[in-house]
Amino acid sequence: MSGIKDVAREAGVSIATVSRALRGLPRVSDETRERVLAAAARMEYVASPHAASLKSGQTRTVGVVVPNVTRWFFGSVIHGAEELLRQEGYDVLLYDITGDPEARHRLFSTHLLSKRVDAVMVLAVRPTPEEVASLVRVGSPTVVVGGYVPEWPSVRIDDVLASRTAVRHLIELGHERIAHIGGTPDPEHAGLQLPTPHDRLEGYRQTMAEAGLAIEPGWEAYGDFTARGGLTACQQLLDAPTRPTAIFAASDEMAIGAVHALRKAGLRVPEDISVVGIDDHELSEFFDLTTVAQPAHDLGHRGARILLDALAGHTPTGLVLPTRLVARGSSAGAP
Amino acid sequence: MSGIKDVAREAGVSIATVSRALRGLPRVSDETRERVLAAAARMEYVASPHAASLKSGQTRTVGVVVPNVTRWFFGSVIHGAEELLRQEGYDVLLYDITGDPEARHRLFSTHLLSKRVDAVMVLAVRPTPEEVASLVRVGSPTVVVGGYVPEWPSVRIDDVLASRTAVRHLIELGHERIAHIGGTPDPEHAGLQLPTPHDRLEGYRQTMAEAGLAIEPGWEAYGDFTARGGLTACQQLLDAPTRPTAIFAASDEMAIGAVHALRKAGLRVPEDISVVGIDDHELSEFFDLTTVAQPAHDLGHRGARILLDALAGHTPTGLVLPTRLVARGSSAGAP
DNA sequence: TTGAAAGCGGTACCAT
DNA sequence: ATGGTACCGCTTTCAA
Repeated sequence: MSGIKDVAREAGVSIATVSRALRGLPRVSDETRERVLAAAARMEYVASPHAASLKSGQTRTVGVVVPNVTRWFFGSVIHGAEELLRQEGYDVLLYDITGDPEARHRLFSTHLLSKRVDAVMVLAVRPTPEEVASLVRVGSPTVVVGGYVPEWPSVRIDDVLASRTAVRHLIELGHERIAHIGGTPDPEHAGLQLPTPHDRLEGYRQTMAEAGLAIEPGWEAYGDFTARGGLTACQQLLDAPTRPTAIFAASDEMAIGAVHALRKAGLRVPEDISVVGIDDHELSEFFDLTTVAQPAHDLGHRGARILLDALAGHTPTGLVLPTRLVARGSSAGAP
Repeated sequence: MSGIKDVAREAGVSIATVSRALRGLPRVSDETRERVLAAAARMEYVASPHAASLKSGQTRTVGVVVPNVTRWFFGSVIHGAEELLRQEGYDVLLYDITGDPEARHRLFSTHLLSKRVDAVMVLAVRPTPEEVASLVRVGSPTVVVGGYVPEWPSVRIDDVLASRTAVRHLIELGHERIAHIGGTPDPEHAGLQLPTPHDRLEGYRQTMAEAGLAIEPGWEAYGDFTARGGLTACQQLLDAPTRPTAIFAASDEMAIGAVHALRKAGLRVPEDISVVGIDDHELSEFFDLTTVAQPAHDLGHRGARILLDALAGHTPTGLVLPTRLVARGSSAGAP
C-alpha cells in the first residue's frame, strides 16, 4: 500500500505539496495539483487516517453510544445519523453497551472515547454526573438523542406531550378506565437513565387527573420497553381489581406485546380493550396499532447535524421535534 | 490529557518502561509495574490508539459493512458481533451503505477500509470481483455473515434448506397451492447481492417440484425484504389466476406485510390462507407467525469469533448454523 | 508556490 | 530490568 512519499516521488514534488494538493488547500498551482491527483489516483493512495489524526488532533470519527442496536428506535436513529455523518466524511464508531454499567463507566470515565472520536452521540444512556463531567472536561461535543441530560444539547420529542396525546385520544373515544405500561419501574428514582420513562408516566398521570379520571390500583405496570415485557405487564394489568378498557403503553413494542397478551386472554382489540403506543415502529402499521409517532430517523439526522455544527465551532442548541397521533385499528370507543 | 511522557515522569521511569508496563509485557519488575500502573491510574492516562496504530500497524478496530441497521436481522447480527469484539478489546466501525452502490464502491475499492480496520465483517452486501480482489490483496481478514462470497469464509444458514423446511411444513399441512414472496426480483442475475434470495427461491421451487406440486403463473412475487414490500407482493399474489392457499415469504418482515394484506382483503389467517416466513424476527411471536428461525445474534457472534481467530493467525473456516421450524398460528391445514 | 523539518504519541529494537 | 531512540505516516510551521 503506497504512502504519501510514494505519491510525492511519483509526482515529482515534496510530501508537503502532496498533502496540500490532496486536501484541496490553497497555494498549490493547478498544474501541480493535477499531477499529484493523477499520481495518487494511479497508485490508489489513501492517506492514513491514524497518521493524520495523530498530527491534526482530529479523528473524523464520531462515537455513538447506544444500549441496544436491536431496538427499532435506536437502529433508526443510528441510521439517520450515520447517513449524514458519512456524507460529511465522518466515520461512526458504535458502542453498544447493553445493560453493562461497568462497560458504560469504562467508556465514559476513561479518556478512551475522547481519544478516539471528535464528538459523541448518546442514546438513552444516562451517564453519572462524574462521567458527564469527565466528557465535558475533555471538550468533545456531545449530543443526547431521545432523552435529556442537562449538560448537553439534546434532540428529542416532548415525552410528556406524546403521552398526553395518546391518553387524550383514548379519553376522546370515551374511555375512562385507562391503564399504563411504562418503560421502567420506579422511573423517578432510577439514576442511570434518561427522563423518558418518567415523562411518559407523568403525561399519563397528568392527563388522567385533568380529566377527573382515577388511576385505580394495579393500573400501572412496567414492560422494560420490550414486547415480552409488554406482554407480562399486560397480564398483570388484567389482574387489577378493576379491569381497564384501554391501555396506553410507553412504546410500540410494549403495546404489541400487550395486544398479544389480550388476544391470548381471549379479549378482542379494540372491541374489548383499546391499545395505544408511542413510536410508530415500522411494523406498527402492519399490526394496525394506534400510536403517537416520533421521527426516529430524523432525530438521528438532527443529532448528527448538531454535532457537525459544534465541530465547526457553532454553539449547539437542543431541539424538540413534533410527534403526531396515528390512529389505527387498535383503538376504538369504550365498550 | 496526559501522555505517556507525563506518566513516565510521574513514575520516575522511561517512556519505554511505561509502555511495557501498561501493556503487560514481560521484563518489567513487579515493583516498577505497580508504580507505573498507579501513576497512570492517578493521571487517568489512556494511550492514544492512533499513535499506537501508527507504529504497530494494528488498529484494534473491525469494520462492519451493512446495508441497513434498521433491519432486525442486521441489527441482531451486529449486536452479537459487537458484544464479543468489545470484550476482546476491539472497536466496531459501522458502515451503513444503504442502497448506495457508489458508497459501497468507494468503501471497498479505496484502501480506506483497510487503513482503518484490522478486519471486516460484511453483511448481505456483495462486492464486485474487483472490490473483493482489492480487499483480498490488502490481506484484511474478512468474513461474510448471512450470505456467501466464495473468496471469504462465511457464517450463515443453509438457505435452501430453510426454504424447504418452510414449504414442507405447508405441504404436510395439506397445502398444494403454495405461492412465494421472494426478496428480490430476478435473483439469479442480480450481481451485487448475496445468493440468499436466490437460494430461498430455489428451495421453494425444489420442494414444490419434488412434491409434484405445480407453481402456477403469478405465484412468485417480490417484496424487497420489507413489510411494505411483502404487502404489495401479497396483493399481486391474490390476483393470480389460481388463488394459493398458502404463502411462503423469504423473510418474516415480508410475511408480516403479507398477513396484513390478507386481512385487509378480508381473508382470515390461517383459516383461508396460511403464511410462513423465515427469520423468527423478535416480533414474530407476537404476530403469531409461523417461521423458520435463524440464529441472527449467534451468526454475528460466530462471525466475530472467526475474525478474531484469523487475526490471531488461524486459518478461518466458514460455518453453517442450523435453523428450526417454529410452528405458530399463521399456518394451519389447507381450507 | 514549494520544500525542509519538527513534531503528533506511541512502539519496538538495541544498548546497557 | 531499564533506557535511548529511530521510526510509523502524516500535518504544519517556517524558509526559500
